[in-house]
Amino acid sequence: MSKELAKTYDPKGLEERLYEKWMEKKYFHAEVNRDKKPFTIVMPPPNVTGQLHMGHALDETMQDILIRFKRMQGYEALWQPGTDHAAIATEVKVIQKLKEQGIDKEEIGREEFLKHAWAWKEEYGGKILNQLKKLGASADWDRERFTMDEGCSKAVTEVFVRLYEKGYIYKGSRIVNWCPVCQTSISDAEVEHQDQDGFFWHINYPIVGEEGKYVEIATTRPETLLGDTAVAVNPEDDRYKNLVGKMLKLPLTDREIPVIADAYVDKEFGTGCVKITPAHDPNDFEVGRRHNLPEINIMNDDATINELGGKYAGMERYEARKAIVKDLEKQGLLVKVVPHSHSVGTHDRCKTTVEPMIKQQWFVKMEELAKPAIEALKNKTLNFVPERFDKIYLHWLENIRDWCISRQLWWGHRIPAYYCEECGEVMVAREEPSCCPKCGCTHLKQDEDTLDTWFSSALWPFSTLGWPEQTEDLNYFYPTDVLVTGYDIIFFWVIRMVFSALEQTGEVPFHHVLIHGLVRDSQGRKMSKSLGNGIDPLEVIDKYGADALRLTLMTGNAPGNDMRFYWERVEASRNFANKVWNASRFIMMNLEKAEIPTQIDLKQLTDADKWILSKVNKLARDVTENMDKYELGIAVQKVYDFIWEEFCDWYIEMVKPRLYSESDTTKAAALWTLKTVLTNALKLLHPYMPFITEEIFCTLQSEEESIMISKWPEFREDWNFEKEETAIEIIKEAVRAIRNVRTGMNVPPSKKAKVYVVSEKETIREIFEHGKLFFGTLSYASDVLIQPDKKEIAPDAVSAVTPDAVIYMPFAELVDIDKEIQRLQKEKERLQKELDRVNGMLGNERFISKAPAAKIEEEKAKLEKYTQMMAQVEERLAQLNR
RNA sequence: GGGGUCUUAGCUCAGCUGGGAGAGCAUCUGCCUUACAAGCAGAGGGUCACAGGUUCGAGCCCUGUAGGCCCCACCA
Repeated sequence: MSKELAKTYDPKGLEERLYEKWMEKKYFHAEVNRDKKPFTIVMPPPNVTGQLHMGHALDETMQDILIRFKRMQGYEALWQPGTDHAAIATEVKVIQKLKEQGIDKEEIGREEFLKHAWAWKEEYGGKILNQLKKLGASADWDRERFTMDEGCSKAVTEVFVRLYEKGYIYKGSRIVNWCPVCQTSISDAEVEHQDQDGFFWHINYPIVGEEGKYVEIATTRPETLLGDTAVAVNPEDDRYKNLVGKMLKLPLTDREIPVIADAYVDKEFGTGCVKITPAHDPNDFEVGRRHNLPEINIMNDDATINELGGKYAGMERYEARKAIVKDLEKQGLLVKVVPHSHSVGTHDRCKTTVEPMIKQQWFVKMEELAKPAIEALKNKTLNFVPERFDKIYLHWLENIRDWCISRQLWWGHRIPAYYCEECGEVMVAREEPSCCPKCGCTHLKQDEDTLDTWFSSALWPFSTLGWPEQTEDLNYFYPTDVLVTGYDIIFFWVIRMVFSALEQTGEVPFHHVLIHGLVRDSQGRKMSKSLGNGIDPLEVIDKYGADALRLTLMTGNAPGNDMRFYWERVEASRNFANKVWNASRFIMMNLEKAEIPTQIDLKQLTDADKWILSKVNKLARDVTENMDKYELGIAVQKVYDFIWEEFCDWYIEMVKPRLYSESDTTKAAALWTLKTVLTNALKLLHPYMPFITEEIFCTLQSEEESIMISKWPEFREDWNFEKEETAIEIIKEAVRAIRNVRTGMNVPPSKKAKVYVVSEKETIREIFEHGKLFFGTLSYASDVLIQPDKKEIAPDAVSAVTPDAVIYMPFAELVDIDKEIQRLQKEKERLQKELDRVNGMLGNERFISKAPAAKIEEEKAKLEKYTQMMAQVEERLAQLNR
C-alpha cells in the first residue's frame, strides 16, 4: 500500500525535487481569502548583489518556520520576499567593476552609469533569492519585489512629498558625517565609533596685543586649526574670565579669532580652552551657530586641504596634520604632546574616518515622528522578543536626531525636488513640474542627490502590499504579524519602519519583532570576508542537506543571543535526520506486510499504544505553545527528544514483538499507532525540517498531497491517557533498573535470565502483566514471572529495587555476592540522601504552613516511595549478609 | 560616561511562570539485537563566577563584586 522509501537518507536527491514540486503546486502563494485569518511576514530584503551567508540562513529559517507553522494551522500565510537596491554597497561595486574595465564613473555620466548599475542588478540581483530557495524558504515568489521597482519607487516619492508638505522634511546646511572615500554624506546610524590611540597636542595661541602671552588649547586634530574661528572657555571658569572678548592670533594663518564663553566647555577637561572649528566638528558647529561665528570649510570632498588652507592646500588631512605640528614646533607654539585615546567616527561600510563637514542636505525632522513610535512600544502594540531590546529601541528614539537622508550617489531614488534655474524656486512634487510656479520658466533641474537606502526599506512592509493605493492586499495582510531580524539592524531599519508606518498608515508595521543574534565561527569570532572565516551555507547544504543546517541553526540557541557554528553540530543534526528516516523506513516496511484500518477504535489500543499516543498529543500542545511564544529552539528540542527517545528508543522497541508475531491480535493497533504517531511527529517537525518530513509524509500518506498543507496537530481530549502513561513509565523504570544492574554485573544482553517482578499491589502486577511481552524483550528476559511475593526465588538472585516493584534475576553462576552487596549499599546511600531531603522539607513547619498544598502532597508521596524502597533494599542487604 | 548581556559537565550551549541540575559533542564500558554503527544499552563528570539579601524553598528574583562580550554617547 505504501510507496517505498529510498534505502539511505540522501538529502541531495530529494530536496531539489520537493522544492520544485512545492513551486509547481503554488503552495507558497497567498491570496486574499476572507474565510481565513491572514498571517504575514515581510522578508528583510537582502541586498541585490548579496551573497547568502549564515546570518541570512538563520534569519530566513526562523521566518520559514513561523510561516510553515501558521500555514499548517490554517492561516492564509504570506511571506513577502524581495530585494533591496542597497544604494551605497551596489554603487561601490559597480564603480569597481567599471574601474576594472578602465571606465570612470564621472566620465560616462549619470545616465550611462545607471545603465551599468541596472545591468548589474539584472545579472546578480535575485541570485541570492535562488540561494534562499535551497534553504527551503517558502516565500511567495510570485510577489517578489525590489525597492526600486515602480511601486516601491512610487511609495518613496509619495512619502517624501507628504513629509515635505507636513514640514517633516527640510533641506538645510548642517554639519553631516562625510565619507571622503565614498564621497557622500551618511547618517549617524552609519557611523561606527572606534577607540583609537592618538595624541593631545597642546598649542599656544598668542593673545593679540599682549606680547608673550598665550592661551593654551588642547586638540586631537591640529590640522583643523586652519578652520578655527574662535577659542571658547567656560563662562564660570575664573581662570579665563578676563580673557573673554580678547582676540587671539591664529597660528600659521593671518587671521585673528575671538575668545568666547560657552557652557559647552568643560572646565576640568584639557586646558579648559577649546579651539572652535565650526565647519569640522559637530559640537563646534553648534557653538558657532550660537555665537554667529564664521564657518570656514578648509577641506575638499576627498579630505584634502582646500585653497583656504594656505600653504597646506592640497595636502591630505593627516599629512597636513604632520606639517602643521612641525611648523608649530618650529614657531615654539607647541607646548606638549600627550598620548590620548579617543573615539573616532568611521564609516561602517568602508571604515574610513568620517569627516564632519557642512553641507546642504535633506533631513527628516525626527522629534514628532518618534513620539508615536515610542508610544507603540509602551502600549504594547509593538513588542520585542526578547523584551530586553525595548530599552535599546526606546533609548535611541528618545535621543533621536534628525535623519540625514540625502546621498551624493547615483544609484537610488532620486530626490523629488526640482529647482528653477531662473529664480531658484524649490519644488517638491510627485511628478516633475512643467514650469516654475513662481516665474513661469521651464528651465527646471532635479536635485542631484538620491535618498538613503533605508528611506525606501523603511516603507517595505506596506509599499510591497501596494501602498499608497488602498489595495485589497494591504487591507488584508497589513499590518504584518512578525518581523524577524538581527539586533544589528534595529536602528537602521526596524525603528525607521515603525515611525514611517505609523505616520503613513496610522498603524504599526508589525506587532512582534523577533530578534536573533549573530552566527559566529567556532572560536566566537564574527564571520567576515576579511578574516576568511565565513562558512558558506550552501556548502553546508551541499554536504549535509538544508534540513540539517536548519535544525542546527535552531537548536541550543535562545532568542537574541549569538551562536557559534560547529560542523559537529551539523553532523548531529544530520544524524537525527537519518534517525527519522530509518524509523520511518522501519514503520513502512511493516505497514506493507499487513492491512491496517484507517480508523481504529481506541479501545483496541494497548497500554503502550495509548502511552505514545498520549505523549505525542501532549507534545503537539507543548510545541504549539512554545512556537506561539517564539521559543523555536525549545519547541524543536522537544520534538527531537520525543522522536528519538520516546518514539524510537522506547515505543518502536516495545512494539517489535507484536509486529514479529504471527498471531498477535493487537498488531493492527500497533501499526495504526506507529503510523499515526509518526505522522503527527513529522508534522510538528515539518516547519524545521521541511524536506525530509515531506518526503516521508508523502510516502506514508499516499492519499495526501503534501505535509506542508496538512493540518497542524492539535491537542485532543480523547487521546489523553493519563493512566496508561503512568503504567508505561512504571515498566520503563523497571527496564532501566534491570539494564543498569546487568551492566553493573557485566551480564551481556545475550545472557538471558528469568525476571521475577514482585509487588504486593495487584494494580502493579496487572500493569506488568499487560506489558509482559515487550517488558521481557526490553529486559532481556528468558521468562517473566509476576508474583506478589518472593516465593520460589533463589536467595542469591540479583535484585533491582524500583519504586513500584522489586525485580529479581537469578543469574546463577554469574552472581558475585560482594559486588551485589556493594551495589545495594550505594543504592541505600542514595535513598538515604533523598529521604533526608524530603524529611527536611516535611519537617519544616514553615514549609508545611506556606508551601502550596499540591507541593506538600508531592513530597509526601515521595517520602512514602523512598521509605518503601529503602525497606526493600535493607531487607535485601540483610538477606545477603546472612 | 550610560545601558545591555554573559559567567551552568572537558568543549559549545539550553534551562519557559522560583519546587529534586539538562542536551549535543568528547570520555569510559558492553553490544554488528533482521530501521538505523550517522546506531543500541549503560557509566563517569557540575559548592550553576563570587558575596550578601528576599523566600518555607533560588541556576532562576533583588543588591553588590570580579572577569568576558556587545551597544549607545558631542568631552575638545
